Amino acid sequence: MEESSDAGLALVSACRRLYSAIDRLDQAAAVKVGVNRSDLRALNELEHGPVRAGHLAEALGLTTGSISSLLDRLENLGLVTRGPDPSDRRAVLVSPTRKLFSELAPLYRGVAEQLIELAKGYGPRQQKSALKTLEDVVLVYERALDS
Amino acid sequence: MEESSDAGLALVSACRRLYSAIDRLDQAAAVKVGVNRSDLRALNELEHGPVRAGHLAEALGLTTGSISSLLDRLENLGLVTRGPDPSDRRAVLVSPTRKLFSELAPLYRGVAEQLIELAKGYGPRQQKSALKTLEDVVLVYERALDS
DNA sequence: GAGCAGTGTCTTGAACGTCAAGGTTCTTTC
DNA sequence: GAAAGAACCTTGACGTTCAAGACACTGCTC
Repeated sequence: MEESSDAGLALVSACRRLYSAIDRLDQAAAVKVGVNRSDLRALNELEHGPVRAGHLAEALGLTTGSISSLLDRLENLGLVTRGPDPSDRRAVLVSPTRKLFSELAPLYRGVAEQLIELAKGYGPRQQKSALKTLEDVVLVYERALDS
Repeated sequence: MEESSDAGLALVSACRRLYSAIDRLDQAAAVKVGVNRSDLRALNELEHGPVRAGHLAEALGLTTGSISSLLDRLENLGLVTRGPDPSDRRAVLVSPTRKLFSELAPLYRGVAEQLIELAKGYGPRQQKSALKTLEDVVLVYERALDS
């Protein structure tokens, strides 16, 4: 029993370290492209393609007015573009630019490559188990948000 | 090889989710005690006991002047106390109060307990492997900061 | 005593967010 | 199919917050 408790606390500690490391990486990324952390969160939302301005407001927990000036900042930096949403002409579709990817990718690619290397070193069975571990942990944290 | 790459990317994704979940948890914690995220970072530095004001300035990347007003805010909320440092009478030692722990602990305790439960369900060998996985991942992220 | 390090106070400027008003566009209702 | 209402975004005024910078004070070290 004692060991389980220790292992659990070790998990907590490791998660915190991971959080801190990712946080510092994001901080470095924000400095690199010259934006604040809120803006970077918005940029992260664009990872998989265009998104509506309203969606950003909801995702970041800001008012639409805030998002407007946020988008002004990002657009001035050439990191995003605003365009019409074909499916709703009231809406604004925010798209990432090549510049965004070319500036941010190098910072994150290293990590991704190293994690792929890590996975390679694990072998099939351990890969599955490693992934399961992480997902279990994520679920614990996500469930904690509900209560 | 393809699987390794997929597994690696899955790791990236899981880490991001973990980061996001912890981030939201911290956000909830900050709201709960009525401080902003910078202040919460300072509070986290106090987790293991008293700390010098100068250390906070360094850890948070702020000037000592900024730390002064930050400490004013936290002291007014009753979350920290300022006291003399026995080993250096120039220095100010910042200590967490009981109120800090009593307000913050409930939010984080749930997660800790659940992770301990998770570890229990794993069994000794899998515990070790799970922990190793997390630490490997942490190392990847931490090393990415150097480059 | 001189120089240095740690901290606090005050001022200043800028950044960020909320709020309220207003212009378009979509949707619902009659 | 026209009008009312809702949804989406922008804009500008406003307030708050935050951190930098200059300066003063205290105590350490030599």
